[in-house]
Amino acid sequence: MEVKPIVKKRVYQEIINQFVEMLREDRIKVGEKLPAERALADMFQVSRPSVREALRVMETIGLIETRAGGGAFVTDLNLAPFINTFAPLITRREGSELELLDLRELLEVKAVGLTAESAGPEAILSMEEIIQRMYQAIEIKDADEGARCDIEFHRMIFESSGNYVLMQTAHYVNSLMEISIKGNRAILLRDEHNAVKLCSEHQAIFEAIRQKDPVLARKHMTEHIERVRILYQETLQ
Amino acid sequence: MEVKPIVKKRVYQEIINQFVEMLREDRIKVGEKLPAERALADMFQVSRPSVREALRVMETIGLIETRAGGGAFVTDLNLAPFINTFAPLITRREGSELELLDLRELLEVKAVGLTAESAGPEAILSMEEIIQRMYQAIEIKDADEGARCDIEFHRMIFESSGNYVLMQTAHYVNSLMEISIKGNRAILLRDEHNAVKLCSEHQAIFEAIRQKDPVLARKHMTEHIERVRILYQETLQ
DNA sequence: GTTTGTCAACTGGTAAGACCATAAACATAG
DNA sequence: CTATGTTTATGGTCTTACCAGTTGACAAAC
Repeated sequence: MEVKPIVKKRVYQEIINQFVEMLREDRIKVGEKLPAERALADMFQVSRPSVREALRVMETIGLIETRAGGGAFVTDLNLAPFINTFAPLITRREGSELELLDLRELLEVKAVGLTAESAGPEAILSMEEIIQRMYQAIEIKDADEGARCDIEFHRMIFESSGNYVLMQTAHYVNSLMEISIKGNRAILLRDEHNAVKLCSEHQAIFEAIRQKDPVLARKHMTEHIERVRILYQETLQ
Repeated sequence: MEVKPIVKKRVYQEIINQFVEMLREDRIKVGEKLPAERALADMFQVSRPSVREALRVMETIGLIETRAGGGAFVTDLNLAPFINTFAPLITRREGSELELLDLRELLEVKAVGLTAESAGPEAILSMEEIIQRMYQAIEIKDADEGARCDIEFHRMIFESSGNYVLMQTAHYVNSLMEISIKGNRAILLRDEHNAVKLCSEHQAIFEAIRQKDPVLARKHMTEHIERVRILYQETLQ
């Protein structure tokens, strides 16, 4: 006799599914305030704990933010809380920093090629501005601001790539790196020689993007990450 | 005045953090049974709902499995429940299937190179066996078994790559693809001509791995995925 | 009129207790 | 020994309750 096993869905899962469906269909939008937990419980005709289990999961994934006394708000998919929580499980293995860098190279080289092909004028303007800010940060020896510019520049590239899936994946990988090498980025930039060198490499990548030369952009990005790899290996020793 | 906002940690987050810490330090192992929810509440000296919120999050991430009346068991990090729940948010955009395929190409070409360099004899044996099974599946026209072998072969490659982060990421991307093209894989293999062709490409990739020729392996993988891309484009039309 | 302080209503955070369905271990009858 | 029924522990869910923080309105002080 061939029968299908009965799937018992949990209430909290059903609630999440409904929210995902609503998000998918843009029936609830980023920034919007969700009804109060008690109201949701009434609407779904379930208990408040079940609603809360669903909300806590969505909160951890980064779909919503909740403020005690305030309410729950829909956020743009933000992997930070998820990564902050579970990164230790992914980066615990020896050498995971270099594994991540391998992956980052793969993704960023791909992304920079796409960006060079398709970046719009406003994206190019933003990148130029970020590079300027980084030069200024180096002048006044503000390593933290330099690190921020560094991150922003790379983020601009994969956000301009036009490939949403690639962007999300790169975002995830870069966030993991940020955690696994916590603070090291600023350390690298504290050496002014390194900082200037990295910044000029950004500039070279940027020029290739502006000239819409994907091959050159990929080449510079590969070299850039190779340099970063060497710097990390020196630092990690 | 520069101050840091006060971070108020929630009980459920603290519980998750403790579990992550225990997993990280191998103080709890895969397969192990967690204490009952009521016992955990006593141990942490919190209420049962708080424990449950933490467990529901870990369940969604794929760290534990719970069976009603049975208990909660630690599982090997399994992204399936997470992906099944939230894939609609990632794959909702037009063209996400091809974006995913781009990403898959990137990851698999990288992985197959690493595997060709480092695959051990037992991994090579497994791959050979999988290819044999796929040939047999084609002979008896079992498209579902063929699809399983297809998936397994690719999984073997990135599991043999030796790069854990790459493996997890590829697993995640492939799972997303499985969902976004639900069932299409078997459809492709229902055409015997396609199936034989894909299988012979697997064989070519495998031979390159066995000969420890990463360049050739990457070349065959690139061609293989290019063919898959064309097949999908035909199917999606 | 503007600022400040107070208060009430609302909301999320947590706790405690109860009931049901299930699963697993146990006991019993054959 | 096997098959069946029973008990018990467990997760799933609900209800109620109280606390703590936010918010906004309103009153008081300047």
